[in-house]
Amino acid sequence: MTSSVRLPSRTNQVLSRHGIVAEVTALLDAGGEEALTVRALAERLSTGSGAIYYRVGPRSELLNAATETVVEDVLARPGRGVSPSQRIRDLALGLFDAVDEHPWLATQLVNQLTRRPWGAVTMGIFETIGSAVRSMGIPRPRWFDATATLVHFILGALSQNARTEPESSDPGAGPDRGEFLSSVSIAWRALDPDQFPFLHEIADDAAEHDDRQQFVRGISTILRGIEVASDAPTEQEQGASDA
Amino acid sequence: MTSSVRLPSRTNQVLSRHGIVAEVTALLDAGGEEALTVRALAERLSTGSGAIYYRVGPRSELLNAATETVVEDVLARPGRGVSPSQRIRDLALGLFDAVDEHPWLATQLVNQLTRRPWGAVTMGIFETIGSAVRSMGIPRPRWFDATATLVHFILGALSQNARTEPESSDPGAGPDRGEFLSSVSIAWRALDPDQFPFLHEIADDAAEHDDRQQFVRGISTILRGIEVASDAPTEQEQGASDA
DNA sequence: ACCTGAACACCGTTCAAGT
DNA sequence: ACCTGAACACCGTTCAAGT
Repeated sequence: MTSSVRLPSRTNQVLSRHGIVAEVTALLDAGGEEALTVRALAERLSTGSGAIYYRVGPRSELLNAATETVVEDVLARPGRGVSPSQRIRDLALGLFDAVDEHPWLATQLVNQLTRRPWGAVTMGIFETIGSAVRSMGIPRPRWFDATATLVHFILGALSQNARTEPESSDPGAGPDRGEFLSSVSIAWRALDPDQFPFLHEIADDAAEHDDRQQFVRGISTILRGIEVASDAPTEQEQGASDA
Repeated sequence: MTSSVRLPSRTNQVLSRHGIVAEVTALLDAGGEEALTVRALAERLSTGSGAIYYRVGPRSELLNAATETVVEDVLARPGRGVSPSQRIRDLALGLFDAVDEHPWLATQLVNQLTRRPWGAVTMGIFETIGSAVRSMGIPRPRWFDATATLVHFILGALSQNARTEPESSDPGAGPDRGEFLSSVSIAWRALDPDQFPFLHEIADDAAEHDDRQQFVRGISTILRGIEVASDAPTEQEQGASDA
């Protein structure tokens, strides 16, 4: 009678966490962070807002989950056999391209790195870069600084290159990166050369430069600085003009 | 009779833009970005919300104005006579300390740098660092890259060091940076050494390091990388493993 | 000119109620 | 267990109305 065979138990579940997160990503990709509202998400999933809280959690958790999914995909890429500096470049470029595809990711990456040191994203990025730094033959007391420097640069560069649409104002600056840069270039060239000599002179470079290439060169510059430092030990590089 | 002497014109103005922005900063300092609501601001100024829109603009403009005020104060500091690299360090540290005092500033700085290239903040920072880079004797084609690398690093480091309170979870992590770092250290040390060898080994450094010193050393590392590159011209540092 | 504050169109989140 | 969706406590912004 009560032979309870543990039937598939007539599951009422019709919503999966995975499916929700996929929809979150779609919403973010289409309209940026502001487009992610619990209501919009619920509607696209043909459900009530409560179901989302039940399956995933509050809005912040939706963002975390989407971020983790994207970043873990980047972190999972092989990277075996390549040199330490190449491994760093590969991860950095992987993240760069991920932000290119998902502009909302830059801000979320910063959030995770600063507020969730226990999270898979923070730990994965630090571990990958850190272990590569260690393999570079740098003296151990410098490992942490070198890793932090690389992570900070990557974070800043991703933030700046994330193609968030600029504040609508001035000339019709579309969400197109090329147009954007060329309008910046024009604005800078028009500056008073006495007040902004550098920007005025560099205006052309802003229009013509390639973000991705500049990013790679930045990584190279930092790696060079790290390697060179291994030879010249403790020079006096204290706290600048501290007053 | 109608000798209209242009009296002080019985001004009804009781609210100044300056006073509003000062109150915005106070609100942000006390409770972070989420504490800045138009309603809270209006109440502290004993006025209606409409008055704020009349004097300054929408909420985003309140944030911009507060950011500009703080950053322009940092940019205005002398910097005459000091060496180019010292000028860069001074500005970077000035921004670092400003973020320390105003944690909300980090995010706003990123916003301005990425979305308001015409703004005083973006232009001031790029001009100051760029002209210092130019004075360092670097070949002209490298000016833009070098400047961008420095700005990106500064941006990333400020973001990461901004003492935003972490997501409340896990051990009682207060808004105190020291406690925060030491709890991170404990968590990292507890990690499986097989899965996270680097983090496990570096755990102590995380607890003991000084953010500000690490920041300065990061700047030095990058400056070194930039200077060294001037000797070794166009090596092949293209696009990593582009597939 | 300058300010008021109610009204509008949204939010995220909760939770009794249903199945 | 899983989901619904009304209700609650907020938002930013606008704008007729006042002085």
